[in-house]
Amino acid sequence: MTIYDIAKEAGVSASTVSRVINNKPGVRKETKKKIQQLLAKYNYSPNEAARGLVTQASKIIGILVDDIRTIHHTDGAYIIERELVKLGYCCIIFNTGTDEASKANYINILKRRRVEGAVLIGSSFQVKAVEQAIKKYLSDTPIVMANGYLDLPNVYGILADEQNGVANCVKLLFDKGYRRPAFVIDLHTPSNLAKKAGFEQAVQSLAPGEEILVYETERTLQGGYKVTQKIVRERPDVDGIIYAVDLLAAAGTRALIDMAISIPEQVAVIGIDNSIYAEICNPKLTSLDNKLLNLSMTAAHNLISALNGKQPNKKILIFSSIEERETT
Amino acid sequence: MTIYDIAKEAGVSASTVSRVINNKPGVRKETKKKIQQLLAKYNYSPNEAARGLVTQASKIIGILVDDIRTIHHTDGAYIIERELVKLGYCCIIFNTGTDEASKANYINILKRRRVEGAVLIGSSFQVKAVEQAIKKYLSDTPIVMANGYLDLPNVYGILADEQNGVANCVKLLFDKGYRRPAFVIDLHTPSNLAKKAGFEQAVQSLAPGEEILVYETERTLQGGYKVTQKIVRERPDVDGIIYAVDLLAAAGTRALIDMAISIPEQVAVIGIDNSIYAEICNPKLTSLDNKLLNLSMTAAHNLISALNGKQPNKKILIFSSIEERETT
DNA sequence: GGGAATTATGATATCGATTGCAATTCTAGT
DNA sequence: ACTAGAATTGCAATCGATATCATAATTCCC
Repeated sequence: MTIYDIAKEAGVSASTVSRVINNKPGVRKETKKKIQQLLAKYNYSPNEAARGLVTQASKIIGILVDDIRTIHHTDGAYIIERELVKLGYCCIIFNTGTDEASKANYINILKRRRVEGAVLIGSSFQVKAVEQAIKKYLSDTPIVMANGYLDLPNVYGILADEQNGVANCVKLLFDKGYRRPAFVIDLHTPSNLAKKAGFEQAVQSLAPGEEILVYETERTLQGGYKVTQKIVRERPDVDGIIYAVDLLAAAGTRALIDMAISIPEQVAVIGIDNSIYAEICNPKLTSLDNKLLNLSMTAAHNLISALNGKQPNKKILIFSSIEERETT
Repeated sequence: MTIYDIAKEAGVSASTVSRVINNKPGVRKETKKKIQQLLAKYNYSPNEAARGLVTQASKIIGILVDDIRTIHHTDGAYIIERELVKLGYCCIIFNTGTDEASKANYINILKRRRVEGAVLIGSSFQVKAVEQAIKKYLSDTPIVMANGYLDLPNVYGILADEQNGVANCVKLLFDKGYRRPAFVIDLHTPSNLAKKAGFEQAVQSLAPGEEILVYETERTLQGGYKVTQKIVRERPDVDGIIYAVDLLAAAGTRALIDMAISIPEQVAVIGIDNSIYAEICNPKLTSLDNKLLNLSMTAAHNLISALNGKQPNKKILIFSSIEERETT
């Protein structure tokens, strides 16, 4: 059922039907009524692709996430979708994986769909390959990065200040009398590297000359469990462990309990993200709240501003706080 | 940069450029090479909307979720997106909320975008308003429901057999010597009502004449915590609690611990979904594994079959199993 | 070398909308 | 009743691709 079919049955031209659909003035009341009845009768729905072609507006926003399952990213996608739908946009969403080349490929897909804006969620987009792809394909589409930044004219970044956040975690440990902290990292994303840098910086300033203990593992419960066992085995003097994400901290907590190590008396645990995992965990995790929700909200609103022709801040830093619970 | 711009600069017609883009035969090698160079030079990307208009194929799949944040739904969306992108589709995703009328509205949006298929994730879509909207707008688009079913010719349902699943949970409790089970429900979705029915049926058959204890709460940690306190207060004889979702069970576990009730000696706890929450929780939750991942995979594959013109099973039942951990 | 068969290319219609401008109808004022 | 001006309505171009069919250019074979 197209606009022409409706027009023919109503005995008018397509232009008139179009005017009715879009609520434009200049249609006689009776004509309008008759057309509206036909539209309802046939459940007419305009073809947005055809409409977009002539109006040069796809009304599509692209969302790229490296993995939609990771819990805090989901919150971001939720908020962004909710805000944009209100304005008549629809969101196409892609899981890009962590591979740089495939991320670039998804940028191209966004171009083919002629998105009017894009949101890249996660620090892993803060890489050369993505920068080049944006320059190549999406150089005049507003792009908001949630927890990332690239120095391009059409990119607006919102960043969690994770380096200082983690440094503050170390400070908290020292304030409470802990003396030998370790840090567990999983992926080498820009975000995680910033956390690591914060850890190193804080240890150097609070315990100059002290060895900096950084351990690596994969982002799974098994990974968190095993690396914790390893830390205890290799360095029994460690009395505080900071994990790059809550998931790992939750697994680490369990490992410590299974080794009959008391938390927080013998070893303190701090997670990052202040996600629901931190609250489900028993004991409840102390966690660095990097305000990811706030970050997503800001991303959504910045994109909306940009879509309305305003110029949002190029780069916003969002400060974190520590939510102390039962593991420190 | 359109196909005409490329054609003009190459000194050929748009048809020829189109042939090159789509790798169709009938273009001389040198011509092809020259055009490809120009395409690369100008980073040409075809306009998918224009292409879709003439080919009558949007290459868009619609995904409707009531709330993308709920963890197992995210897994479903992840798998479906990943499988469909491989085939050149892109997914538009909407959080519909729980309201029936707005769900119907989203069905209309899918029609406007001329989706070639749709996936409805969550049992809350199994309602009259959605059925009518599908009949009205999407009656010849294949629709797959993940954990739901509607009796329409173009709808393919995959359902978790939650009723029997929960009944088996009750049986497990009785087998282990527990005698007074309670059930905690949050939303009144078709899925939850099936769980409740399974609970009632099992209690009636295993302990005829016994009172059936069903408690309601909201789907939050606070909700799970408070309702558990209430159960213990009102019915200290309850020795096993089944929660409609793991999240509530995790909160309930903590409530029991805080009341110095030992798990599983005094009270057993069973969650549903066998999600990561069950493993993070300490003690680790025994949980009904309703194979949501399997369900999502099946949904994705059924949709792909339907897109390829095959006729998938109209209604598939997926059986559950119980993952026993530390709370029974 | 000439005509048939084959290959390469282009002209044009089409998909389903919107939109500027022209044409028609209506209303009102004298 | 006649005409200016306003209100309706329609024509035709356009958006950026694809696809059919006709035509032009090659190749092949005897």
